[in-house]
Amino acid sequence: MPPQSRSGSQADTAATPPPAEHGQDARLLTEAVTRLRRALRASIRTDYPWEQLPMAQVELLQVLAEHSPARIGDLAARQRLATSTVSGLIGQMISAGLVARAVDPADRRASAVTLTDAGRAQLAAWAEAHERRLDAALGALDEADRAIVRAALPALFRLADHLDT
Amino acid sequence: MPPQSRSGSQADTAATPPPAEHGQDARLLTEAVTRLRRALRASIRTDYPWEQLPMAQVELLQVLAEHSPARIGDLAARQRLATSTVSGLIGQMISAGLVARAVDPADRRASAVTLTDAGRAQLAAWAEAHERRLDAALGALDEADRAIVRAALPALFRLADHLDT
DNA sequence: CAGGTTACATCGGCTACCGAAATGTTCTGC
DNA sequence: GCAGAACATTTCGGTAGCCGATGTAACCTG
Repeated sequence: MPPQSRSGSQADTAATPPPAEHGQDARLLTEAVTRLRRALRASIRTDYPWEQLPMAQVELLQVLAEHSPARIGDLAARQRLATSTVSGLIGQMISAGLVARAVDPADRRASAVTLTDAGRAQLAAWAEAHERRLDAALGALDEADRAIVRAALPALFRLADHLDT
Repeated sequence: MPPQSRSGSQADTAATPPPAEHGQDARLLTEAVTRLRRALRASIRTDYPWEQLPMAQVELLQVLAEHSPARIGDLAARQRLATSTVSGLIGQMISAGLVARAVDPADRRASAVTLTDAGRAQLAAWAEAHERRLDAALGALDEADRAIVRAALPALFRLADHLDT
């Protein structure tokens, strides 16, 4: 059993659109997501080893880069995570100096999380390495594949929305 | 900050194809994969709660359903996992009675892993629930989205291949 | 048959999550 | 104006998902 990729030949992209066994889609989609997640994590580990930043933290930094200050609950809702999860992540990020937590003066139960300069810098460095890596992989695809991946992104988001409805 | 989905309106599917900031693709793709993984895991937890089967184990069962007996190393190569990871998973699966391990007579260092009847049954039940769930989500998409997701799968596999090259 | 190379198993360690319970705040209705 | 419901968050304990290093047979090769 070779570690063959299930990507098949290039011709697959256009092949077998009418028959399309329905049940297979579920399997293939799940497999694709799993493979991509693993590949992304692995390539990040090797490409950006000098300052390991867990992906979950990166994603929070990205949100914070655009909406700051933010409350724990808002971050959790946006990322579809439990608030306890986000709370823990933010705790680590504070220890790492990436973000700061202040009390929301309007509601003292809530916290206002903001990026620190270090956080912004780390995020920028990470994003740079990550984009470089992903762009290389995307560039290795042919134009048709690249186009279809790009075009599928909004649909994939909508699919995720339906899944956690 | 509402927990808005980044999927946007339906019109987004066709919108902004020419400008397409290149760097954004990396970010969006990563985000989509993360969201889908979380959504898939969560929906499995809620849809198939009566007999929790970790996804990593399911994937091994699926491979074994098609190539059996298999050696640990082959399974690992195929799934792009470390052999120690697969070894551990198989250990759990043996405890759960899903697979059996025998010594490969041709090479006594190697093991020959096979599905048990229980394993086959569990896999079938799982696949059924999972397909039902995913098909429902896919069915909630409009025809164009569904088509593009399906069409993008081979390209996504190829992208994963390039990533772990 | 000595030494190097496999094929695994085991260990320790980290990320990534979740749910339940505890704590302090705010908001209601009376 | 105050008891109690509703909230925002934290803490805790637990599971899943991975990897690398190390140890141990079993193989292979000169």
